[in-house]
Amino acid sequence: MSSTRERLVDAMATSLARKGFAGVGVNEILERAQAPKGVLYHHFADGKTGLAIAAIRLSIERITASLTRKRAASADPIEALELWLEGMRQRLEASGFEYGCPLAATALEVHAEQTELRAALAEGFRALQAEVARTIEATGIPAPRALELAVFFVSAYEGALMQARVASDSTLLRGICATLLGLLRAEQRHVIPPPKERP
Amino acid sequence: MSSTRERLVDAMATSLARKGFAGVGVNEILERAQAPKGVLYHHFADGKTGLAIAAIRLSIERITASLTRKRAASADPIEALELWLEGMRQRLEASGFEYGCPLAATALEVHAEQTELRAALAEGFRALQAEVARTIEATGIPAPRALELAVFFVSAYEGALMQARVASDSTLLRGICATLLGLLRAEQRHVIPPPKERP
DNA sequence: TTCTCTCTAGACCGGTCAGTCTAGGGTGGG
DNA sequence: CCCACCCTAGACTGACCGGTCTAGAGAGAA
Repeated sequence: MSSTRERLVDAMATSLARKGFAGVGVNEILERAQAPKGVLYHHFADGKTGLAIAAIRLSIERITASLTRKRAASADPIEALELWLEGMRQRLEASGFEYGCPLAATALEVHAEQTELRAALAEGFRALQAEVARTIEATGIPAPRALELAVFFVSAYEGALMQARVASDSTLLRGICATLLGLLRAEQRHVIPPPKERP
Repeated sequence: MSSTRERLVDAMATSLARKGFAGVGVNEILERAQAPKGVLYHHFADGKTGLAIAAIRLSIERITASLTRKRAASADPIEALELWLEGMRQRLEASGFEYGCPLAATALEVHAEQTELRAALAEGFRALQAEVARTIEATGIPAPRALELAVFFVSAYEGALMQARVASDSTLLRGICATLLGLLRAEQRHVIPPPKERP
């Protein structure tokens, strides 16, 4: 049995991924979590914003944990990344191209005065980049370059996810993922050249 | 002297780039355009949505025209792309990391039932990809591959723009742009090898 | 039992939302 | 001159927004 608080955060996380911060109403969240209004303001002193921040943290925790798990289960880190991307793509498709990145929509509509929300988003992206970078490092690519690649990886993926959403078609997303994984494999081969055949 | 209609569309275009569709209120638009409410519903039968669609079309028209102009002014298409990216980055910086992509924020919060808005966004991205593809083709890279690269280019740029926004820092954006332009130059060299020196 | 404290509960608040309605100004044609 | 028509104008509407407030349920300690 989940607590009311957990149900609230979970409901907010889903809604943020679907329509962003401005697009979602607290009443809608409360209804989905089967909770009255007082509960929200009991658990989160600053209301909608506080709930959104908790939801962002939860989403990032889930998404990075998923990659960690995939990495632990597979000998090839790039394959782990591939499975991870595939999982997220399937969720997008299963939702009728509604469920995108849990941070992206909010990231694009937040404004400068909402400092706490912005900080949570920035921290979320940083954590995401770091987790991807850790996976890339596991291929043998050195750390600084791995981070560079991770940032590039996240950027391209986010952009592709967005375009797949509006097009209601994931072909573009599949293509971008394949290209990204291809780039990583090429870089890996360059770093650790395959053993030469000896006659 | 701009017409009331033009001022409305322009104000909406700016607001969409800053906070997306759900994040902007019509009253705010009307105030910025110095127009009363009746005008909006006179020019746009379906109100906010109609205005947003017009604004999306205007934004895409402007942004593609800007690239066309840069391409006409420069002998090197990749240099044209570079200048274009630089222009957009400067606008982001000048606005205090508020003014991002005019389509992106809306793209991530629109839902399936808003078919017209979604269609306008999809068409916008298609036009943007096509214009970038045209520029890449001008480097000598064949058309199908140029489109592939353009899609990749747009994705990575959108993702980077988003991350730059939340981080209030354009270093990441600069890096991604440099990488993208590097990839294009590498591909161009591969297609048209430089003339060999003859002793 | 009784006191206390955390969490639940929902009526209620002012404000703002998108959108409607009626009236009036201005300009071109007759 | 006057009529017609396009555009401007803003008061107004009901719904919904995020947020507040008071009341009470329930568990644990004494």
